[in-house]
Amino acid sequence: MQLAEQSVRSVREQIVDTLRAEVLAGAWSNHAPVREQALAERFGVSRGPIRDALQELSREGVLVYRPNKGVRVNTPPAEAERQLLQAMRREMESFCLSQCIDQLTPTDDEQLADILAELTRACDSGDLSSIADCDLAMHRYLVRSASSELEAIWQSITSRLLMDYSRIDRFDQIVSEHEAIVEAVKQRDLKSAQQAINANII
Amino acid sequence: MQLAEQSVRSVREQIVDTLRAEVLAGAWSNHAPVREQALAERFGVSRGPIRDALQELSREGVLVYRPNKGVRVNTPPAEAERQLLQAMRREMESFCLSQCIDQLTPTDDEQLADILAELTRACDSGDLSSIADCDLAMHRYLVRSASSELEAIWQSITSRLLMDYSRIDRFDQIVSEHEAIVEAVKQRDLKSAQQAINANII
DNA sequence: TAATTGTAAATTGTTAACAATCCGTTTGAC
DNA sequence: GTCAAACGGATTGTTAACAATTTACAATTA
Repeated sequence: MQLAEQSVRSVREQIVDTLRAEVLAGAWSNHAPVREQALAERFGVSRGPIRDALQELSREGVLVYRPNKGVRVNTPPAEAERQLLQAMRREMESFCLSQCIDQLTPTDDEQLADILAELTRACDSGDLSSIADCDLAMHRYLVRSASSELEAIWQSITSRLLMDYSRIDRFDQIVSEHEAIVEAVKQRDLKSAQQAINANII
Repeated sequence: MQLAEQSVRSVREQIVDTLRAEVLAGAWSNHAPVREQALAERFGVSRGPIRDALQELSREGVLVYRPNKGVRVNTPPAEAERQLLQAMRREMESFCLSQCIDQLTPTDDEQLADILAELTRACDSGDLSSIADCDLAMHRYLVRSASSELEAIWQSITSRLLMDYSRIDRFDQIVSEHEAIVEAVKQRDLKSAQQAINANII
């Protein structure tokens, strides 16, 4: 377990993370085109890094790129596609759990507890954007602990899946589901943890 | 079925396809770093489009990017990871087949037959690069027929999987396996086609 | 000699200007 | 009045120069 290998996130990565969070929180319309110049001014950089970020988000499935026409927000997948994507996400997270659970340290437990605390706070205040962030952060943490290689694929699946994150009703359920995950992981109980994960990925 | 939606592949996409084919055919060492300037001169463009292409291949898993140090060829996945990736690829292609098989047209059958013919030729001449191309082209065709959305994920999985494409011994087996796929698809026999696909994805 | 610091070349990261393309509007012919 | 071609602004695509960083190698010191 040697995460935080380099907290030196490049400019591009920071922009990518910011924009992805906004799009997944439903803050952007998928009709209005995204303008490079406007984003460049907002982030205080030139169009180069912005283009890089938009390209990466396109490859990831958050945005859609059309030559000479820029990018727009992607549309949610059809129902059949959505079910496949979720099946793949479940299989993947179960596998990652089996790979990493016996190598996790108390430090990892603390990190997960921190994310859970943050998630609880976000649910109390009803901050959708933050809820999405924390939910994904916990799953991503476990995937990355198993394999940074698989993280990119996981992100690609998840981004395409979560287009409609903005409608949640049962905040308390989200919290309890994640509590179950953190507790099972802390006990190093693989079976329970996998069940908790599967229950959480609706 | 409305493929070939736009044969206007951008400069970047052409470069990406060329470089990916070369790396997957084992033409590049994974020790020597990749230099942007050299590639720019080779393709007769500036470093901009080259950087775009390298970034895309990094996200896809063919290359690995490190800030301020450029990119290098990725290393093959560990055995456990490899098995998960293959399971995901199988599940994905089976699903795509079930989605598209009843909507395929005789034109599609011809396209697949063309790819098969090309593959046969490549196997006869033992051209590894071309064999890899054709093999992937057929699978990609079926995935894309079901969903261009899933194609990117499929590519990402496949790229990470095929790092050791350069050691093949049974050329005739490859051909016969793909003949079985094309034939089953032509008969619109989903079960047989899925079996043939699963048998092909070792 | 081995380790460390300093320096220069090579390489990547960023920027701003220029070229190519798209899109809405106007103009003109029928 | 309708349609199509042409114009012009806005936007994306590409380039070359410049800045920041890394790397290799020489010089210095213990």
